[in-house]
Amino acid sequence: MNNPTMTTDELRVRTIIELMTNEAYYDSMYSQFIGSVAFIIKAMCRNNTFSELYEISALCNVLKCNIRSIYPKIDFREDMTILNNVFTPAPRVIANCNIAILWSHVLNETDARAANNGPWSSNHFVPLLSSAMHYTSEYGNKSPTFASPEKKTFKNNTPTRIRSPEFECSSSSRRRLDIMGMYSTQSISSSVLQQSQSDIEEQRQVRLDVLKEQARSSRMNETAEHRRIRLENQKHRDQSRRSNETEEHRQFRLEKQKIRNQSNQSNETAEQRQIRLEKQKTRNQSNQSNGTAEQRQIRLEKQKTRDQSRRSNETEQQRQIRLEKQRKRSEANRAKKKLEKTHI
DNA sequence: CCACTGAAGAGGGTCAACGG
DNA sequence: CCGTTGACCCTCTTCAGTGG
Repeated sequence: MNNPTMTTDELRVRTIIELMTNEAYYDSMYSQFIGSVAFIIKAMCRNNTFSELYEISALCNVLKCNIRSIYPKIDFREDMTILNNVFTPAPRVIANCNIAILWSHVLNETDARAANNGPWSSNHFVPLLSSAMHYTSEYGNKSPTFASPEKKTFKNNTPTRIRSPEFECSSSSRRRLDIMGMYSTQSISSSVLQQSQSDIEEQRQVRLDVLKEQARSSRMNETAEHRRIRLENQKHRDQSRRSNETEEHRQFRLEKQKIRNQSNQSNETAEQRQIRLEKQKTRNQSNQSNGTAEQRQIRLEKQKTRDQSRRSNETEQQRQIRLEKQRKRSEANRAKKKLEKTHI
């Protein structure tokens, strides 16, 4: 632990090795909260990932210390209990020091709530230092005195990379992720601003991958009742969003959907296309044959109205084209019938 | 965010009826 | 007999809803 030459990169590599070495142990500890450790390990190998339960727990072993995690009881949910916890090294390792971290936010509570559409949630953690503790300043060997516990977000002049807790049942998880993305590029660290655009994009992708895996894992473990509630909530959110969207947004959404459909269809093989159309045909036929006589009547009525409207709205040119086609078809039909008659 | 599904509409084709 | 009309069928596209 007391090794000032250890860089953040080295810590990260050691943590990854620790997670890989004792994968089964960490999986059994936290997979029910945030998904499989295997996925987290892969994500950690990429630059700019954030720390969370697995990383903090593994860090205990790497540093041989206890990490006391404190999560403020603001908008506290039951699933956050795990974050108000003392993480200890795996049984075979004896801790020789203690670290305390506080989950926090870079903005004051009012602004954080405003940015998060109401609920408060942390977007990073900071180490807590005792007021009695003497340490070596980064700027010299003086021992400053503090009147109260201090927080320290930067170590060795580099930002401490962390991942905010994200749980599937959080109604605002997506929003929080977006907010985090914003701070990654705006407030948390000025050094992030200096990173290339591709680094930021990669970081965003890592977060999305982690979130996806967590959501997948959480879905696999949820009860039927949880599933029902989740889908119900999502349905309401979607309906509300659509009913509130502007016409411009609606058009944009539909355009995107159309492009996606067209792209999917242009990429499908002849066989896939055949299967898709066959399915659609079956659905149509099934709908029509399963309907009651009344439903059929309504359907035909609607169709009739559409046809009438179509004809009454067509231009003279369109009408002439239609009649010309019809004439040719009639001729062909009659010729065919004549031929059949002579054969009989 | 994306893929998939069901429902409805658009538009081309078929067929029977009708009138010149 | 031929052209036209209207009802209906069939296929494909579009859109809203749903689930992963």
